[in-house]
Amino acid sequence: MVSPDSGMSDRADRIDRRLLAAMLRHPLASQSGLADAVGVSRNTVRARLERYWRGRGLRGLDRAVDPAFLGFPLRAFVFTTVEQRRLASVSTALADIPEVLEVNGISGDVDLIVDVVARDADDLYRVAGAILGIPGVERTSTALVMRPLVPYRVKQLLD
Amino acid sequence: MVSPDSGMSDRADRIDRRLLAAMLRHPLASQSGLADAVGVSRNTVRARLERYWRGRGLRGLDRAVDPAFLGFPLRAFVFTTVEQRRLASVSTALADIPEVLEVNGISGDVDLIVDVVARDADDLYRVAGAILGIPGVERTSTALVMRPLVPYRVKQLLD
DNA sequence: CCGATGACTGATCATTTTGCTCATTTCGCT
DNA sequence: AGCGAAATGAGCAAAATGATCAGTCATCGG
Repeated sequence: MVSPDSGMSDRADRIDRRLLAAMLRHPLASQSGLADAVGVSRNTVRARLERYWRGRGLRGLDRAVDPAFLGFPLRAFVFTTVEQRRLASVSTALADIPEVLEVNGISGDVDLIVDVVARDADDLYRVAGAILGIPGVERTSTALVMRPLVPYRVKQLLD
Repeated sequence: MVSPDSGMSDRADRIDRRLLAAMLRHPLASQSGLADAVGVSRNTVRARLERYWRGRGLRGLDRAVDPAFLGFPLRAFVFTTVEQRRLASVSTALADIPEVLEVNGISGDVDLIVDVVARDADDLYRVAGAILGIPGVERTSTALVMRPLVPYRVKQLLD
């Protein structure tokens, strides 16, 4: 594990932060443009971009896609309690539901937080029902996202 | 509001779906390459990309950035109950905490779900404490993300 | 039915960018 | 100080871009 501030480490160094910030500001910028903006050589940008999109720094474009644009304007969290022995099969079953975007195991009162989307309220009811119907799922509680209060942002972690 | 399947509407049409799928698969692909992959003209790709990054379809690159890469490997949800009269000032205060990535108002037992990151357990304790210390915040409950069970994916909504 | 409109198409051209290689320099670690 | 990895800048052919233009197609409203 190399030092966090040297070259291409597992953690972002100064160049990474400046480069990512420039990318956030100008998603359509060319590599040459980013090199100018950051003040590094073109080859450096190229090497870093390749590394980012290989999964070291950037997690793919999935999260950038707005589900509402795809016809899924409703978002909800389904807090889920499961039989521990069946955690694996529950996970697999959750992954088989297209409206399930992400599932995380969490500490606390419930076991899973399931991030889902839906076309409308009826659809959400159906999705929540599908989750509750998975063998091994003991209990669920659905929290509809009513309103974004602080939109997702990461820029403040780059500064 | 034009028909969902014609030209550049508020909802993704067939070209959008195919184009987004190609972008997910090849984030570094050129516009020309995407045009070839999707089977549309280069100008069409160009027009669509510009529209996406203007916010119609893609939500910016923020979510693609891996907070762990920036030195924040821990993720947690802070379920928060607030005084309703002070929702606005609480939101503003939450936005002032750098480790707060996103805040959504939700239905159900608690008012807000606050998506936070932290450097380590001590840091998470500090962040949670900062949230609890906001005037207007009545109660919080922190759920640490222990393990991703289904990684975020959106491809299944494009098919 | 007809005209207007917006989106898609393909062609074109000058400019910019990319992909790649190479030698050198710089940087950080031991 | 020595070493390895990363950054740099130069160079070049190929690819891509940005922009424009005229034509086509589908949709919509009168």
